[in-house]
Amino acid sequence: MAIPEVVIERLPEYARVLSQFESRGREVVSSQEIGDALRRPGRTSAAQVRKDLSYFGRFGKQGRGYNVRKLLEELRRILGLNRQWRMALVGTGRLGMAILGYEGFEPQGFRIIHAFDSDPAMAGNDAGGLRVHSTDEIEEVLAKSPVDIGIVAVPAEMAQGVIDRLVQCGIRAILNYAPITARVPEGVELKPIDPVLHLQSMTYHLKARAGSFG
Amino acid sequence: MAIPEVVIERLPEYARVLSQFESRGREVVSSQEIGDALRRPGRTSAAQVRKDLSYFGRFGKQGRGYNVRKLLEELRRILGLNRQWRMALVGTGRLGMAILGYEGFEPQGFRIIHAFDSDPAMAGNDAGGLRVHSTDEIEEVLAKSPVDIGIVAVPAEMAQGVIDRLVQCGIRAILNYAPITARVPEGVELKPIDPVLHLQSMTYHLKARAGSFG
DNA sequence: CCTTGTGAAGTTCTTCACAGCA
DNA sequence: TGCTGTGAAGAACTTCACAAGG
Repeated sequence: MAIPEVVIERLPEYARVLSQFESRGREVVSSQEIGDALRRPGRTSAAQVRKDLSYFGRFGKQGRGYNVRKLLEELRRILGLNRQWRMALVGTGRLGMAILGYEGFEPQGFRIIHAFDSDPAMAGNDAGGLRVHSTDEIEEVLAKSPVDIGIVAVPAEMAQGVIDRLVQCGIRAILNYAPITARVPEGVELKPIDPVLHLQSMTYHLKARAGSFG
Repeated sequence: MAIPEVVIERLPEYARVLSQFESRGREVVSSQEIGDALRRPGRTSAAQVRKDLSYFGRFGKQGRGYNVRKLLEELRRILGLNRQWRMALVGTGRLGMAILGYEGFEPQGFRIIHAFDSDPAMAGNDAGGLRVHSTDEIEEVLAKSPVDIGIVAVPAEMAQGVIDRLVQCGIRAILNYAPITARVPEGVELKPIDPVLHLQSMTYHLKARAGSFG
């Protein structure tokens, strides 16, 4: 039974709302409550939560619901979140430095352990506690000290080349902040982060709406 | 005929690859070429490009393909990209400052014209050329000088409250960088930007794969 | 000959609805 | 009674495949 990718992508959201329930002291929740926390209440989604979870096992108790702590633990196990993941950042310009400084990664177990930049003036500098390596050294550094995930924050023109090299180094998961539609071989995960694409699809709806400012 | 949201979300990607074709001097492209630029070549997608475009009109010439310049112009018109869009940023911490400094918005017609922060020590400061207002002043400032889009970069605990207030001010599109699943009323667009969720779904695949580092 | 535009077919994803169990 | 787990039904999306037109 192949598990749809959309299901995988919802699991971290379930985990996040379960953390919230946990921190509010809830011990048991129903699929309905999880669904309501994620979507506009009223829209179904409770069935979706149950079906999604059913791909991986039977975690609930009929008549009661799900034990928050236990389900959260299961999700973390399924997603592989019970360990540290090592990441390498390529590109230490404005965007790259912001990524280095982002406090949201570490608490979730994601740590940037290498930083690279193609600008020779950058190399050797200290970037948020990391020494910046030249991009030329990617292969060498990653061979000595491998990482699980690559983060690409270089200009558009260089992004595909950098991605190809990371893949060549054995990296199987890449977070791409460059505004290009990148390509990776079968078996490599690539997730684009591009706020502009989101803005550009929102404007479609704004434009259509009467009374928009303008 | 209702146009599926997935289709809307692909249009900006089409526009982006068309820009690339244009800057390389291409005058005409086929749906096949557009598709190949977006997906792993071989996988169909050419039919998808044609069908997506067909929701909005007939832009191609049989036997030839699409005129790059003309199709790009049409897409920009459809998406409402032929104008400036004004945005307000709430939250000028590390993340907010990085967003203010991001060079990718302006060239695409998106300009941040207001910045807000709840920290009184921040208020009045200069943030990338903008005076930082107190969060208390959101209503007042937006009434005098409205924006089309809100960007939320406040801590998780405050995010839903800020979003509610922006909606109250008449904002109909919000880019949310806070790590929560926020809720907005019907008719308001909300796009989450959360790299951690993407990392957490990628680890699912990494974990499953043999020979992962760790 | 080449490529669009599009009904129809096929596939994937979501929701329903209910048996089964606490 | 209340809620899960899940086949079956339904909706949404994608791909096929071909008529039509340059």
